[in-house]
Amino acid sequence: MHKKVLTIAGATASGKSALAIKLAKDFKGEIISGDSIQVYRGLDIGSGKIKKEEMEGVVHHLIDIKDPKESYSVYDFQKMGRLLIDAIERRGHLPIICGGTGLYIKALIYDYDFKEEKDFNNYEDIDDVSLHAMLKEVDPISAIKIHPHNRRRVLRALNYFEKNGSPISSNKTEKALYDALILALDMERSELYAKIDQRVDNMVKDGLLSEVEGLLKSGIAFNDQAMKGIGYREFEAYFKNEQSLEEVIQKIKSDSHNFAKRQYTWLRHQLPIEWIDIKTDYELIKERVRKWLDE
RNA sequence: GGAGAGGUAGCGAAGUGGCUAAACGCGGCUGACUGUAAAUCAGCUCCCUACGGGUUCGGCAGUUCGAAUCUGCCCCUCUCCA
Repeated sequence: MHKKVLTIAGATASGKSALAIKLAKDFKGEIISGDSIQVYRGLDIGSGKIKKEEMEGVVHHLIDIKDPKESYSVYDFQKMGRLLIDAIERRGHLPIICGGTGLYIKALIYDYDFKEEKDFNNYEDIDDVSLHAMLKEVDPISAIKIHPHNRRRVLRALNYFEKNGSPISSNKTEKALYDALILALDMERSELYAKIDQRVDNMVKDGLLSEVEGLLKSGIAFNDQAMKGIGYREFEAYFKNEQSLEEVIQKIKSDSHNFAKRQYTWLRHQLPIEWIDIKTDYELIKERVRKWLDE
């Protein structure tokens, strides 16, 4: 019998957090954040991190667990997430994953297999095309699937083969490890974009600029992983005097739009999602979850 | 009223006789996806009954085998001088 894991997905600013909290309160849940930026301490405003008082007493995991200088990846999320699911289960609570990072959610729920990673060869002096040709030699299937310009993926596949002696594709299965109900909030695109813009404006009002200044003052740099997040990285141009604050804000909005679009693409094609229109009455959602729990 | 500059696809902006349905950027859309995933990468974006057809570059009329590109007139915008 698989463990039940409720998942709330959806694009940025779609309202996942609020829904997750409501459900957590109604079903004795604990929330596991599936977010790659909110793990970092000090990145509060720009990451859209939920405030303590907004949690309404619901336990949140995997928020503020990393220093901005540290790295974080699916591997970490998957490992910790699985331990958390077990622990929450044991307490008799319902694990609720809440996040917009499709890969994280999928890697947690399905049997994605990651191994401890030591060294990684970047082949810095080899160009994209040659690198792709090298991959074609050892793993033709991946070579067909991965575009030569997508250096990051080519490197990954190449490194995988070198370490494991088998193509990365042979490692792929998609068995669900949990009994997961995956809900995702849906709304019209233009409405989402408007919400995003409004949220960005609010971030600025809440002091996003001084948050970034503070981070920089404390020694965090734009090339640290944490600062690669939307709402942070855009400020680099501002501090280099290349862009005005206005331009930076505009860029944050447009980066967020693009990001939201990519999230939709992922969720639509990679996960068995039950889409919930944003206007759906909460009681109906609650009923749906109850029915699933009773199954 | 006088002197200049200019009007190009949703926006910005190239193009100054054929190779142009028109570079490029933005915006919009679509897709790929097992370790930076808020990442990385690919495609589409005048219209259509779409391996072909139709209509474009302020308007109209010309020159030319052929025009966004040359000529004339007209309309509009901007800057400067009155």
